[in-house]
Amino acid sequence: MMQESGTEVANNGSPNQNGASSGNHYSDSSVRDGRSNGDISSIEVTTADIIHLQQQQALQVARQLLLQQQASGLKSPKGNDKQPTLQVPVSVAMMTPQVITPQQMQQILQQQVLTPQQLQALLQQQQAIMLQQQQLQEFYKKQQEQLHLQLLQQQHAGKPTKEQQQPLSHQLALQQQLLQVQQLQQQHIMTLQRQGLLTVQPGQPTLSLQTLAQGMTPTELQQLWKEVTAAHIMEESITKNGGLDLSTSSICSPSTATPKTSTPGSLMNGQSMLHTPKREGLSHEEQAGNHPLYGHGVCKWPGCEACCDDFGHFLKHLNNEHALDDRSTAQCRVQMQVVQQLELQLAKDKERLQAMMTHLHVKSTEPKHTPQPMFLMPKIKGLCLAITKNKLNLVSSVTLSKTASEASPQSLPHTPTTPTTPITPVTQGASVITPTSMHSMGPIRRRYPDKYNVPISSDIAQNQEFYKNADVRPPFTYASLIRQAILESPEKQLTLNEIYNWFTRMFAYFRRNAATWKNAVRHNLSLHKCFVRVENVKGAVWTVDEIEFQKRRPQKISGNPSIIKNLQTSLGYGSPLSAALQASMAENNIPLYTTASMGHPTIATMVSNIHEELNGAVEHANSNESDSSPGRSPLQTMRYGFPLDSPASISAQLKSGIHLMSNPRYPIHVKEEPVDAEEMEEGPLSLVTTENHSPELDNHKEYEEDQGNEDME
DNA sequence: CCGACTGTAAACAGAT
DNA sequence: TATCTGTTTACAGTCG
Repeated sequence: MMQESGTEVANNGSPNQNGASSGNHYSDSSVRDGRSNGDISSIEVTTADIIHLQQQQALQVARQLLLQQQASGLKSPKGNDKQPTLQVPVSVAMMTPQVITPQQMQQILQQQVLTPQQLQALLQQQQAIMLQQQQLQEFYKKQQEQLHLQLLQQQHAGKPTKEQQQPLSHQLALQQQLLQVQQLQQQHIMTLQRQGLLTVQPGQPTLSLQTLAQGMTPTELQQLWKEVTAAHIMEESITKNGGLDLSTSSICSPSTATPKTSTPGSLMNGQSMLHTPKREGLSHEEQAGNHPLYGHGVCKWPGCEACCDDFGHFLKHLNNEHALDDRSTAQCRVQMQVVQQLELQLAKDKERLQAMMTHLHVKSTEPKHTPQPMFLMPKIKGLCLAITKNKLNLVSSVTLSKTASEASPQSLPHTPTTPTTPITPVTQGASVITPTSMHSMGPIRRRYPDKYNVPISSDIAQNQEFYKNADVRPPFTYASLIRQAILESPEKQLTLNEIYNWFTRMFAYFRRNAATWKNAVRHNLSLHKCFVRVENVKGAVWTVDEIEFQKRRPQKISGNPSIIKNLQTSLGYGSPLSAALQASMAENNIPLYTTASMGHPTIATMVSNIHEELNGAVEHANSNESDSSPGRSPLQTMRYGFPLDSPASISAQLKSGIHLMSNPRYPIHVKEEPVDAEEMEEGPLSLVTTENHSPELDNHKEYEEDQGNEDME
């Protein structure tokens, strides 16, 4: 993080972190000609100095503690004292220069022997200086702003020579002001040096205010100040032992670690104000608005939220309540961790996005006239499938994940890293292959056999946009789709027309050849006894008999080790997987339910569906033929009767304890609203006729850690 | 090769 | 009468 911002700072032309060479970046600018680099750096010396004083405040406490320890017989071994600062991890030092280790603290204590009284005196002195400095700085800024405006006018007028006198007088006034500041600062530095608190770094140029204001815009000056300060603070904290810089306790990152005496509208996250000259001369309110730790009259220090009437009050509060102490340090560390985590997450998500973009881009450029696939496996689907499987793999053993990938390798085209890989499995049945035209339903097609059991709701949810817009046949059977449609409905029941609507709404593919697929839908509804027609006053609705639905699948769930492979491929039907699945889902809890909570049929639905599916299978395992739906002939029952003898299933059911779909034998529900059949018919339909689907939410596709993707290759 | 499953087509009947 | 809904049959293909 800090490395990034540091880089940015460098890119923005800020001095590099070797103080000696700072300012060289500007030598090419005619505007900045003649400006001495040393000016800024020397000002910075005082800034760092101020910070040093704040260190002392904490050091005083630490030292007292140390003395107490020693007095009580707890000797501090020399070896510990000599622990070099180099042991501080660079990353930590880079990111939070204010965070010091106890060893560093001890070292500082050893190097700088001062009595608490001395320190207190110094501190008071320093605070007075700070106040003065702050006031002068503000004044300076205003002056510089005027100067800058005048300079701009000159430049625009193209006659810089004549009117330079006035700006120069302003500059002189400014120099006087700055001289005062400088004197105070130098005085303070001398005091510090006398007392051994500060060692002026040899590389630092001395003050030369004469050239300070020449040709510099105030914004540039201020920015340089901040950048140099920030950079130097970092530098100090890393390179200098004795001068270990603790920075201000109130600010977490070097980018914001500019002293309070400088404008708080400082470079944030490495932003350079060189490019935003309009932000110069910030008022107090603006400063408050720009301070990352202050907003809405509240201190935004993590866990603080103290009310501060104004910015000054806030600054006071910051100094008092969030001084450098263990607590602040710890909080800073926590914040660091938070930021790190967020950045990690961001990086991962970016990577994913990139992979997805690459993926989709490749797909869009693929030749459309491939001889085979109608049920073109959407690339994104492949990606999602891989990830879906990985979700399980994450909580499964490596062996399992391996078997999973072996079980259906073609169904998991792992393309992000190999964008040219054909996405459509050429062989084996995981994907669906049909003749060229997507529009024609050729005789040869492949669906995901239910045994693959890529959770349909998951797939649909994750690829909703894809299916909605791409003329791609979903690789699921009509029965699965119908079931999904019904289960997604709030009442778990749909009229035929509503099922039609769901098909057309969810899949672009089903916006054509309506006669064909509608016939198929009707055929399936009638054919499969898992679909139960329930009559009511207004007509009839279709529901799903989960038990029957599960019966269609001759899944043998048993303790047989060979089942493991089967389970892996079936993903969600093996009860032994349920634990893993639930764990995986738990892992995805937040994102999943975030999406799901917005009325979007998502993995949350999938979870529920899978649970239902699990229970369906389990219940079947528990039941026997007598369990079949009433109203069905024994013949029909026999037709789908598959033995399911799975003790594991039973336990899974007991464990999950999830209710089956209202199986009280399908109470007749009077449909509350008329069928919205009219909106749908052949031809292009509006994609956004969803009551409970919001397309914009589809971007919230959630993926689990895709670390296991290598297994898919 | 067989059987289960699936998709497609079509005939048919009843309801609207 | 036309259309919708629902049932049933037939057939072909896939897959284990």
